[in-house]
Parts: sequence; C-alpha cells; structure tokens
Amino acid sequence: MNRNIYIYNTFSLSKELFKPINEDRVLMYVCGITAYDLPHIGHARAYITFDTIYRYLRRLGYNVVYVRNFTDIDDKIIKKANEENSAAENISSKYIGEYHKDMDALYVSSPTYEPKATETIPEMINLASGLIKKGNAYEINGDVFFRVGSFKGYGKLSHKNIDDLIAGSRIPVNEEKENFLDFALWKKSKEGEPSWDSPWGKGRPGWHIECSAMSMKFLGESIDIHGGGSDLIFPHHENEIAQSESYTGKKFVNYWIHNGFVNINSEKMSKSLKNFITVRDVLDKFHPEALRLFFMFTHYRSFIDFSFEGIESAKQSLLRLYQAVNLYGEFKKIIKENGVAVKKEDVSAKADAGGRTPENIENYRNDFYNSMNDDFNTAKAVSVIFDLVRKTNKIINDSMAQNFINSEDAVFLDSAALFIKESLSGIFGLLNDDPKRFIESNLINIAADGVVGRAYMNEEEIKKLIDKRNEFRKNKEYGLADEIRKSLLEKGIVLEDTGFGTTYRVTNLI
RNA sequence: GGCGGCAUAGCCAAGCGGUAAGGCAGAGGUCUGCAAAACCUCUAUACCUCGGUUCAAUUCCGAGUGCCGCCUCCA
Repeated sequence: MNRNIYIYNTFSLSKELFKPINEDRVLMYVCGITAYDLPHIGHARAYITFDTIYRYLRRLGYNVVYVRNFTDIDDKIIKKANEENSAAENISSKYIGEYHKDMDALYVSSPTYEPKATETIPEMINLASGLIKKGNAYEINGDVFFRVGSFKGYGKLSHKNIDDLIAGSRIPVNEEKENFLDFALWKKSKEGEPSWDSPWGKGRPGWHIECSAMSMKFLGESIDIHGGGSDLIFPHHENEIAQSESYTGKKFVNYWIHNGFVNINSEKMSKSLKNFITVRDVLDKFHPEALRLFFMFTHYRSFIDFSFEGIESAKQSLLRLYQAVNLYGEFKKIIKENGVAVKKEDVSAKADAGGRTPENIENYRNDFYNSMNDDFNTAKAVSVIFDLVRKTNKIINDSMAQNFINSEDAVFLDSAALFIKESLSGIFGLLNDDPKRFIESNLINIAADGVVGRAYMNEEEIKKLIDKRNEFRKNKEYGLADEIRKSLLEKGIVLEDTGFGTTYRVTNLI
C-alpha cells in the first residue's frame, strides 16, 4: 500500500511527506475536551477528523498509539461545580460520561489512551520543577509561571512575534508576572477549591502543562502528530512547545495538524452569540452517519458552515450509499435464487462497437488512496466512491435488464463491494447499519409518540386507509384508490407501492 | 493595530498552469394501473473585480472588494 502521505503541517504552513519517527508506529496526541458541558458539533468535527486520520493510518498498516486527554480540572469546571453546588470531580466525571455517549453514537473509535489531567499531577509537578531548575519558570507566592522570554522559539508555531503580541495585547498586565505573556504552569488554589500538594504549596495545574505531561508520559519526549482545533494553535500549542522543548531540549512534535472550525451562519459558534449546537441537537433529528458524511464532504482544514439543510443534504447522500449497498445485496440474491446467468463475454470487444471498456477496481482504489494521501482529502476520496457507486448501479441495472451478467462485471462488482466496505465503513466510519433497516427508517418516519405527519394522524388510521385503497386497487377502481392517496398527501403523507406492499412516509414541508 | 484564511453552478464542495470532481436540489427517461421510491441520463461558455507573468490562469504575482478567523477561555 502506498504510504506516501503528505500532511499539511501548521508549523511549516505547507504539506510535508509524512515520516514517522519509528517506521511502523505512529505516535499521535490530540487535545481533548474540558469536561464541563455537553459536546457540541465543533467537538464532533474535531474528533471525527482525527478518528478518520487514526483509522486511515491504521488502514495503511501503521500501529498507531493514539492519546486523547480529558481536562478534568480547570476554572470552568470549578465555576460550574459552584453553580450547581457540586464537586468539581462530579461535574467532570458527568460530562466525560456524556462525551463518551456522544462519541460512541458517532462511531468515533476509542483512542489507545484517554488520560485525565488529575491522574497526571505528579508528572506535571515534575515538569514544572524541572523548568524552574533550568531557569525557564519561576514561582511567585505559590503560582508558577513559564518564562516565555527564556524560550527562543516562542511564536514559531503560530507565526507570531513577541513584539506584535505585546503591541496587540488586549489583556491587562498581571503585575505579578515578569511578562504578560508568561503563562501559569501551576496555580495556587483558593479557599475551597480542589487542590494538590506541591513544592509550592496547595494548588492545581495550569492548562497547558497537562498536555505536555500526558504526551510525554504515554508517548515519549518526541512524537509524530499533535492535533486539535485551529483555535488551539495559540496560545495552547505554542505554550506546549515552549515548555516541552525547554524541558527536554528535543523537538516536541514533528507534524502539527489543526482542523477548521464549525460555523453557524458563517460565524464561529460561541456561547455569547447563543449559536451553540450540541451533538445531541443533531442526533435528535439525524442519523449520526449523516453528520460524519457532512464533515467528510469538506476538507478538514476548511471551515464548515453548519446548517440543518446541509445535514439533510448529507443524509440524502448517505441514503444513496446505503441504496447502492442494498442493491448489490439484492442482486447477489437474485443471481443465486432466480438465476441471473453469469456469462463469459468479452466486454472490451464490444467497446469498439460503442460498448464500454472493462472497469478496473484498481483505478478507483488508486484514486481513493491518492486523495487520502494528499493531506487526507476526504472530499475528493468520497467523490471517488460516488463515481464507483454510479458504475455498480449501472452494471446491476443493465444486467437485470438483459438477465445475465458478464463474468468480468461480476468480478468487478464483488471487488467494488469489498472496496466500498473497506473505505466507507473502515475509514469513514459509515455504513454501520444494516442497509435494509437504514432505508426503511428513511421511508417510514414515525415520531416517537406514534403521531404521524402534519395532520397528526396516527399509524392505525393510516394503515386502515392503506388497506382500503389496496382493496380498490385490487378491484381496479383506481379513481377511488387515487382519491385516498391524494387525501393522505394533503396531510403530508406519501404512499409508496413497493414489492413488499404499501408503505408510507411523512413528506418534507411543502 | 499585527498575523492568517476564504471567494468555483440554485445550495454545498473538490481541483489550483493546459478551458471545470462529487453531493443536494431541478429537468428528462426506465419501472409502475397511475404515482411515489429507486436507478440511469442531463445540468458552469466572466471559477469576486481589475491589472501583470505565460504559448496557455479558475489555478502564479500585484492591487482592490467582500466575508471570516487568531492575537483572551475555546475543538
């Protein structure tokens, strides 16, 4: 398999050929959530993005050690605990639980390790002490700050220079710190706050240090990939580099990967704008894979404008994928049971006579993998699959029409089905459902309370009308049958006569 | 103020030197009693504007316009 992956590195602002430190192993760290609220769709995008990268690297045969942490102690958690008259650890454990529920629902696979900040306190204290010893940090009244001026490369990731930062400063200078850019490695705790013993008295860790500590603990001093949302570039990742490299004297990370934001109406989601959409808001209305596909349609570095119309569109696309898989399954059944003959016929001979050239699955595979190797271009990769789907649909339909399938086509069809499963299911995390069930659930759309459609008819009523109509149809009284169908349509219910009987679904708003 | 990103069909979105992938929506067709669903086919002649480089630019360079982000916690 072609392992020439080019990754866009935030550090160099360009695509670089990926070369892991160890030939067959990839060390990857992704900044996790601060557990104080329900996950929103921005979290979903970040973790689906890195899940896809994780799955893809594994597909290429890499043994990936993937660490994704939890920040389970911080100001926001403490604030929430105070508001709810609860303990910080209750808040964090509650939201870690909610997070896991959502990630499971979205088929985001579990990382190798999911450490919590509070389980890494001794390592963080070590790091801070070491930095003080080296002169890269200093203590003032129980607080420990990193001395930004002591690290020459500060700003190299976010491409900022210190002078600009000072000029553009919007935060009031903390009198205690030597420099306003200096950031806390350790914070002295206030009365009643959760705290841990340290050489500087009771306190708790600053935010940035936890990722350095956890990354080093589980992956070592230098790693291949470090990822997160693009908002983390500055100051979080910049600070991680400063403290880690000051401490070890080694390069901390080789490839920095950052995903783009999810916007609402072209604007960043933020609590102050009240435009936050949680994962659950989406999952209430849509299949989790619709969200995944929605993200796959856009390159991970671009920002995405979220809208329910967009998810609806992705849902339709997903349905097309499931239909194709289902069609293939049905076709295989028909071949077996009803005898669609598999004939040996030279398709290429027919090509001259205006026929088509034989298909080669390798072309599709190459296109797909080349796209993914180009900085994980899922949008392009997914288009390859849609091309393939059109092709297989056509082969199946043609074969059904002529009542035989050419043996080359049969081979192509089987390998295509395998490849679709490998890519869509294995790498994109789609097609986890049984196709039949998925398609049916899209046809019959019954609200949880059994009330259907805008006219608020219940299922029983509709079924009665369907039976009545089918009576009319049997007697060829089509006029009367059509009247029933029309009356239901006016109430927003569409009838569909299928081989398995009549089903119905609620229409979109007219 | 400093730094950065984006502008491609009705909508979404790839491509980024040789005149435009894919999806949704829409239109035709096949199927069906008729429909619907499904499937197939079709759907960009100023790729924001103006200059420049080039045999050739949506793709590179410059200027401009518009939108957005980071510089504060944030995926």
